[in-house]
Amino acid sequence: MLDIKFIRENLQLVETNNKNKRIEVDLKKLVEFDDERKQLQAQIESLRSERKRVSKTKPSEAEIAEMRQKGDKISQLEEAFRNVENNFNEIIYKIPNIAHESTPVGPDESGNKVLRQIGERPKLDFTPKEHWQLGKDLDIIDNEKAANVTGARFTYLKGKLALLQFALLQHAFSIITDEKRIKKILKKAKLDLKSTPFIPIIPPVMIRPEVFQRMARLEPKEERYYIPSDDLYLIGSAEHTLGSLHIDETFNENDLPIRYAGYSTAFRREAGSYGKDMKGILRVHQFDKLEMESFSLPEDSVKEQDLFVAIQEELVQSLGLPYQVVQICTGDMGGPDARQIDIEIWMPGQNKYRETHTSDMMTDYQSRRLKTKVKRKNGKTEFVHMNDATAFAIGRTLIAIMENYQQKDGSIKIPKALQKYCGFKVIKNE
RNA sequence: GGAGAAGUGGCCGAGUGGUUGAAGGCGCCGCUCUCGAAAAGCGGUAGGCUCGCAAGGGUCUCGUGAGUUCGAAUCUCACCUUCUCCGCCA
Repeated sequence: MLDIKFIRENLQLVETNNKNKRIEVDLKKLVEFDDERKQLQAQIESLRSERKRVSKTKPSEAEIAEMRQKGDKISQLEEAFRNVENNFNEIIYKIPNIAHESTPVGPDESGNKVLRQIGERPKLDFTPKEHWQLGKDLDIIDNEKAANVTGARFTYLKGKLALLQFALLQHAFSIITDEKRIKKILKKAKLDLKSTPFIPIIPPVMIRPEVFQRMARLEPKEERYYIPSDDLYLIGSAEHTLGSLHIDETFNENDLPIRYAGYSTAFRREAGSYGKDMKGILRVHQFDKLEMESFSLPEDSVKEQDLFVAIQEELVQSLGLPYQVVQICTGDMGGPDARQIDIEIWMPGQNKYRETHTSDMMTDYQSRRLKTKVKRKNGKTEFVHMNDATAFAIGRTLIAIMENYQQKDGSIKIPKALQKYCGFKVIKNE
């Protein structure tokens, strides 16, 4: 959520930003509701003030009668106030975050900007298979059985592929929980930030509607799984319960940044993507993911995202996978984002780059509603800035490994860095 | 799942219908004393919204929400959370 004061003082900027992000909002109405709200508030408060003053003493019969009337009037005005506030909220919740100055303006993914391409694509002297074919041939992915048991877009990861998931995790944790490694990455990226390591977390995978709303992630609701019996949603990313971990909290300046590495299952209904990527495990309703989340000082948040991207690159490079870094344009980025940067790994089987990592810098857009703040050394309180990024989306990273490391004989080599964790060097038909 | 108890400021804790946004203590900050520190003494110590150039004012907040009342931290209801006992359980 944006600050209404900021909106009022920067109407033109917000208007333009909405347009760039392709979201239609009636700002004039918003301002009108805000005016109305304030006016009602003033009326209510002056009536309350009177009532309070009288009620501090033992009032006479006449005064009681008068106050009874005033009380009715207050109730009336309060209801009007609630209505106006609901209307107001409905609009302000829709307004997306202001895009960072470096964000390219564009209508959709065609406006995204490739920042750099790193790594050599594998030279294969045979026609590479797609991951789902490899998975079937090697009997390590079984969507057909999953369809019987749970439905479309679910999967069984089997055998060595299942083990590889845990190897990936151990590998990633070994890097991002190590302060020395973080320091190195910061130095290489020429970033001046604290080298605070990430705290490993296994968060809840369900979340209350109210908290989901305050994370600005409840919408689009069609994308969320909901459990009516307990009024809970399943999270679509560890971000949802990591970012809300410090709801209604105020940090001291010295405590920041706080960095978490959260591992959880993510649940997505994939509404609106019917028929898209139906084969294999690229787009499924349930997948596991290691996610980075941080709370930082406002002036550090851009650098913090640079660190997140540097970590992502380090992780992808450590697996020897070719990738490109893409800066997402206004029309394609998430509503809460000020700056979004994706990493896409080259997939030989599909003969194209596919998104495996994303990084969202959200300034104080989430923290304002979460009321996660920092008390500065000068005594002032501000909202913290929040960053969120993928460390490894396991499924898609497995796809990247399968397709890039496939051999002519149909086997898959294991990246060197993972071998010590999984204990094998190849996946082949036994 | 059943029975019971409780949720007050950064922390502990008083307060059961009327100058209580809240006694007292701890902590924290400032000052005095001291060469300095400790101790002691004095003073100050929540946040949101809103009006105001400011000084300052108004209002809301005692887990959350709704209600009773002229008036609610105090009474009623629902929900959330915590604790105790019983049951069940990876």
